Amino acid sequence: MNIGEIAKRAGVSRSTVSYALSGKRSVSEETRRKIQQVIDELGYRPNASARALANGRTSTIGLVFPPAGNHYTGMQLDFIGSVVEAAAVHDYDVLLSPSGVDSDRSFQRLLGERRVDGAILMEIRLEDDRVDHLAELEFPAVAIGRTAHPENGWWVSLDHTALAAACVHHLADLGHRRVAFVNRPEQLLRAGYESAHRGLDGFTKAAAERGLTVRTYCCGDDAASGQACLERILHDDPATTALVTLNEAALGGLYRGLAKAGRHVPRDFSVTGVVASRWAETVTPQLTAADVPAEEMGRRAVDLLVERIEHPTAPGRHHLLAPPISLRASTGPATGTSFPEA
Amino acid sequence: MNIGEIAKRAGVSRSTVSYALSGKRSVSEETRRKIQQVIDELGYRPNASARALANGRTSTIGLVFPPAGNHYTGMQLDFIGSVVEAAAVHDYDVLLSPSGVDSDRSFQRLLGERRVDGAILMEIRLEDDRVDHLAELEFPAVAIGRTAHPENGWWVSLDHTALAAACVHHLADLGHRRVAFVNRPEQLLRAGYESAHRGLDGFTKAAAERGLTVRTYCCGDDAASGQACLERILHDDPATTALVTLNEAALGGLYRGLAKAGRHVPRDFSVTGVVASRWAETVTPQLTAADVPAEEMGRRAVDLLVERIEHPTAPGRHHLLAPPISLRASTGPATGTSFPEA
DNA sequence: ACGAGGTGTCGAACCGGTTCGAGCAAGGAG
DNA sequence: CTCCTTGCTCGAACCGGTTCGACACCTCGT
Repeated sequence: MNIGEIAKRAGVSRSTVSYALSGKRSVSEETRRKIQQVIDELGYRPNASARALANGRTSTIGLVFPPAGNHYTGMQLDFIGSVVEAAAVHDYDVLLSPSGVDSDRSFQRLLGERRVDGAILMEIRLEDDRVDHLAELEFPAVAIGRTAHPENGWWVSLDHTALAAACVHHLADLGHRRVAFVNRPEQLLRAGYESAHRGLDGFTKAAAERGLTVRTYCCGDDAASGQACLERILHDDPATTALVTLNEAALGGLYRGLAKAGRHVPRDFSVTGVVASRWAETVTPQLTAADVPAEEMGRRAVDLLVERIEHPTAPGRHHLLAPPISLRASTGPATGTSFPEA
Repeated sequence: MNIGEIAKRAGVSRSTVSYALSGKRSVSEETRRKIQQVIDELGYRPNASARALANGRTSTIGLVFPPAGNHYTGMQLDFIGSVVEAAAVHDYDVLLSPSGVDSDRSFQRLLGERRVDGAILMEIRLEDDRVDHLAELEFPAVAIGRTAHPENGWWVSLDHTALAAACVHHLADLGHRRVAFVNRPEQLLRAGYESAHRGLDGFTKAAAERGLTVRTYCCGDDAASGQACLERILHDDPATTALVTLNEAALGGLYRGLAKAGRHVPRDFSVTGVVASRWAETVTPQLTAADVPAEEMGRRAVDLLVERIEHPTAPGRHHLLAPPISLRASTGPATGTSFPEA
C-alpha cells in the first residue's frame, strides 16, 4: 500500500505516480486515469511522514497553550476551536502543546524535532522567552498577544489597555466614582502576562483621568475565588458601586458574592469587563462587556501564520483588535448619583 | 544538524549515534560521552518525520471531536486539556481533528496518511460509522461513549442512563411529581448521540418507576435556548417543580428563565442534572449535579489508548463511570408536598 | 532530411532517521 | 596457544515519499 505498489500495478514508475498526484509535471491523460483507477481501487493515501521528510513540510501547525492548573477559560476553548477550523481550511492539522516556557520538553519537541511548520502561541508575557527565541530562529510563529516590544512581530492581540479603559469610561459616564478591578490570578500578573498588565494599566490610567477612586485585585480562575474576591472588595470599601473584570472564570463567583451581599445588579452595583459574548450571556443579568472575538482571533492568527509559512521573508504583520462594548444588562447609573452631564 | 553531522563531529558512524541515543545496543561509555557532548554543543534533536518514517510510529495520537457549530461545551474543554496532559506523560503529542463522520477529509488524513498511532473519538453515536470502521481496521482507538454494541470495544463512558435515573430518584425523594427533562439539541438526538439517548432513557424509565409526570425537551447549546426552553416548560405545564438537564451550555439560560418567571431556586423549583463541577459551581445557587469527571475520563482514555497501541492484540477494555450526585444548593423539597417517607 | 523544442516517462539520488548482519578486538575458558 | 564469547562499531539497506537530470518520441520549421 505504498507508492511503489501503485506504480507497479499501474505499470509506471514511482516518480510518474508522484507527478500524477502532485501535478508538478505533466502526465498523459491516459496514464493519469490508469493511476487514479488503481489508487481508488486500493484506497491509497500517501504516507504523511514520508512526505514530510521528503519535502520538509509537515502540514501541521502547533498550538502552544499554557499547561492546565491554570484552568482553561471559555475564551481559550472558542479560540482552539476556531484555530482548528481555520487550519483545516488551509489544509493544516493542529498539534496541541502545553507549554509555558522555552525550555519545556513539549516546546522542544515541536521545534527541535520539526513536528510543525509553524506555531501559534497563547498567553503571551511582556517579556516572553518563547517569542524571542522563535524570532531569533526566524521560525514562523504568531503570538496571541503582544510582548513589550511588538514592533516587527507577527501577532494578533486584543487591545486590553483600550478595552479596560473603555469599561472605566462607561462606568464613569454612568456616574460611578468608586470602582474595583478584578484581574487574572496573581501568579499570572507576577509572571508578566500581557493581558493582565495592559488591562491593569488601561484601567488605572483611565480611572486617574476620570478622577475615580479605585482598588485593584487579583483573583483565581474559578467561581469560589470570584466570590471571595467580591467579599474582599466590599470589605475593603463598602462604598464601591462597580467593578471591571478581565477574569471570565470568576464571573459566576462575583455575581454570587453580590447576591449574597444583597447588592442587586445593576440597581445597586454595576459589573462590566472583557468576556467572550457566549459567556457574558450565561450570567443573569447578562454582562455588559467588551466581547472577546475569540473566533475571529483564531482565524486571523491562522491566516497570518499560513502567510508567513509560505512567504518566510515577508515583514511582520499584526492585528490589534478593540471590539466595542456590548451593552447588556449588568450596568446602570450609580445609585444616588446624578449624571456628571446632568 | 542531522545525525550524520553529529556522527562526523564525534568521529563515529551514524548508526552508533542512533544506538547511543536509543540504547538499543551497547555503546562504550567513552563514545557515548563524546556523542552526547557534540549533541549538547549543537543542540541536536532527531527529526520526528524521519524517525516516524523509519520505525512506523509517530508518537502522536489523534483527538477526533465534532466540528464546531455544535458549540463546544465546558466539559469538552476540560476533557481536551486532560487528554493533552495525559498524553504528554506517555510522550505522545495530540493532533486535533474536527470530524463527525468516517468520510471526512480530516478523518481520512489522520488514518489514511498515518499521521497518528491511535485515536480518541468524542461524541459517539449509538450507531457510529467511525467506531465500526476503526474496529474493522483494528486501528487503535478509544471511544468516549458507547455505541449500541459496546461489548468488545475500547471505550470510557459516562453511564448516562444511571446518572439521569439518579437525578430522577433524587427529585422524587424530595417529593417532586412533575419533572421536566432538558436534553441536548434535537439534531444531536436525531443523529443518535448516545449521551442524549441513554440520558433520555434513564430519565424516562426512572420517572415511570417512580410514577412521575414528565415532559422531555431538546434545547440548543447556548443560554438563549435554555431560557426559551424553560419558558416552554412552564407554559406546557405550569405545575412543573423540577428539571433535570444534560445540557451544560443551557444552564445559565434555564436559571435566567426561572428568575424571570419568578420561581426561586430551590424554594419553588429544583434543578439538577449532569454537569462538570467547575460549571455547576459558577451558577447561583450552585447546582446539585452528577459531576462529569472530565479530567479522569481524559486520563483514562489516554491510558487505555496507549496500552492498546503497545499491545495491539489485547482484548477490549473499558470504563463505565457513574459519579455520585454532589449535593449543592439547587434542589430542595417540593413546595406544599410532604415527603413520601414522612 | 535534419535540428530544435516540447511532452511524457524513467532511474537514481535524496530527505534523516533505524536496524540488521558482519567484523574486529579484547578477555575468558579449556 | 587456540577457540569462543562478548562488547563495540561500522556499512548498507530500508522506511515511502519527492525531485532532478536524462532520454525517447513526436512535431514543427526550414
